[in-house]
Amino acid sequence: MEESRLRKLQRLKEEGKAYPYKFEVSHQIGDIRSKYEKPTDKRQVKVKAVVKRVSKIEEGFLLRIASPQGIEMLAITKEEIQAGKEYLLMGSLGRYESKLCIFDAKPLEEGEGLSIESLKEEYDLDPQYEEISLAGRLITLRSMGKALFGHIQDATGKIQIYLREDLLGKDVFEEFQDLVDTGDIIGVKGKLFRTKTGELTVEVQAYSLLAKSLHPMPEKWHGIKDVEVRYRQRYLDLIANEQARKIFILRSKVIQEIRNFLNREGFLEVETPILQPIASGANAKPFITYHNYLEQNLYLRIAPELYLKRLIVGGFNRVYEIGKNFRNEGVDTTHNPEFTMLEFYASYWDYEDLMNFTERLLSHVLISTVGNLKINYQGKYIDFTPPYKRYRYFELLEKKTGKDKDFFLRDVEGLRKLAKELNIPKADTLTHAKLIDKVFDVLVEDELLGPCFVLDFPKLLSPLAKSHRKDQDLVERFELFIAGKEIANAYTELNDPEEQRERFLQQLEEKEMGDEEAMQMDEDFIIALQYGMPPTGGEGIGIDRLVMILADVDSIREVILFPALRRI
RNA sequence: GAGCCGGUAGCUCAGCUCGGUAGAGCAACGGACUUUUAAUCCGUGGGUCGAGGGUUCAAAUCCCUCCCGGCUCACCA
Repeated sequence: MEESRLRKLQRLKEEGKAYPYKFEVSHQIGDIRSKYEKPTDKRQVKVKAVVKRVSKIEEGFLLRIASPQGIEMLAITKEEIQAGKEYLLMGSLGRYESKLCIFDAKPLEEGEGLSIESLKEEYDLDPQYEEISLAGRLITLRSMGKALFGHIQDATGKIQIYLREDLLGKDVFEEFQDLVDTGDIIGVKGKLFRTKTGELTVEVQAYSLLAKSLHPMPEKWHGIKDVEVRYRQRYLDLIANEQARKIFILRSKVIQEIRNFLNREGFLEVETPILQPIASGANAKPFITYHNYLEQNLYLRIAPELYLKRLIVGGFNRVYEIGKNFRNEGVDTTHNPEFTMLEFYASYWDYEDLMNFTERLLSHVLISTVGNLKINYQGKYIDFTPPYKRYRYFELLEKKTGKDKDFFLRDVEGLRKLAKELNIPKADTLTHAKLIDKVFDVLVEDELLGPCFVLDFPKLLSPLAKSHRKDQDLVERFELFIAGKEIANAYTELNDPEEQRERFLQQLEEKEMGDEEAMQMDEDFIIALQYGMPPTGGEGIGIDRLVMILADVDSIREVILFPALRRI
């Protein structure tokens, strides 16, 4: 903690102003911005202006450009441009940190350009001294003697504030200078205007210090880069890094739009147990806990699947659940021990219906969040326009190895030899099912770039999926791959209780042969099936990974607010 | 679990190769400045160099052990 700030807090406490209870806010900052700043729709423009200042940013060079009258806007160029000279710049109009900005600006040799004034008039409206009251964290402060500028920020944006001694009175103005630091949360009341450079600004008539920050803020230019601090003290990341704020707002929108879509399609949102007496429904190691009153072990769910299917038996024809699953396994860029899944089930559907539905669902989510079906992910172009490519599991393997389905399903020793040639670790001891899975992993997965469905998996790998109607070696199951990552897993559900029992028994054999993740038997679920489950299609979508793709980040920790870290 | 990389001021980083009084910018503190915006100008203070041990006259720097994180692999949907 910082000495000088503690002293200021002490003074505030003595005056009874330290931690007020409430402040009336008339708007969120973003509301004000969208009210007076029109969308630019990427309009192509040519603008003639003097370049006043050039700074290096990640995207290239940020230019502050001004008209002869001193009205300013921004431009971003790839090539560095000399400050102090007049240029005619061409590019697409947008907003950078809510200021008008010419993106991809290129200097032209000659021609006529628009004036900054005319653009400002069109897109940045005059707020005409509207009276407002805003609150937020003070993130910058520039003292000019008898006047003072700063920016306050909330989750929706930031806005400039302007304090003048002659408006506030000497006492109030000096008190502000004495007691307020960057990082503090303040409320301001005043009138909206534009400064002579054209920036939307609150002329402050009264202020309140709402909470003091006893620690100095991270540096304003670089933000917080240390990933360990960003994950452990996520609030600092959210204060300092706009990119982080954007990702979590996007995540929230994605989940909301998934709900909107499913609700509209007649699905019922439900909640099923997270504490389960048997952890089943997926192949994974569970977390174990103990319930004192029931005097028994419980498991944190590895999947909600078997409960959701019980609801199908109960007659809820379309159900979904969005929630955490827990798997006691490794942590890396695509795995967190607790992660968010969407699972949904629809009676009378099969996996063909699910594929079509998945395409519609993702189209809706993309259009309503990022606004486009074509995106860039880590430098790769990905087009979500349906229909997605569909590949058969064994066709992909045959293309890679020249060996057909019979080889993989009947010639275990031959397969083991192939696995060794591929340098798959522990190839000597892996079970048949694991061998197939690994070989597919190594040979095929990374190359599945575009959104594509891999379908018709071997039955060995899919104890809850219904046998394929044309081939008893296979099941009617698909996985959706995007950018080499598995995003969704779905199948026509197995609804024959006898066959389900056999599949569970087979899993127990796998477990005895050393597969720790093989599925547990759930007798109660089989009883449910005995009452009759209609033909049903069911699917799980990994929300974290989907958000990774849409946010264009390469680590799952970037889309989980508080990722799992070792305690220090 | 293995390999590689990193941890230095509140933040972003330099210094480590080749041991010799721990640096810059921002932030802070004092001062000037009533339209600034990475404000500017003058001045000041600020460090368990991740922790512990070793080598040495002397260690941020060389060696060892450990902690935390990142990436790759292994494991895993």
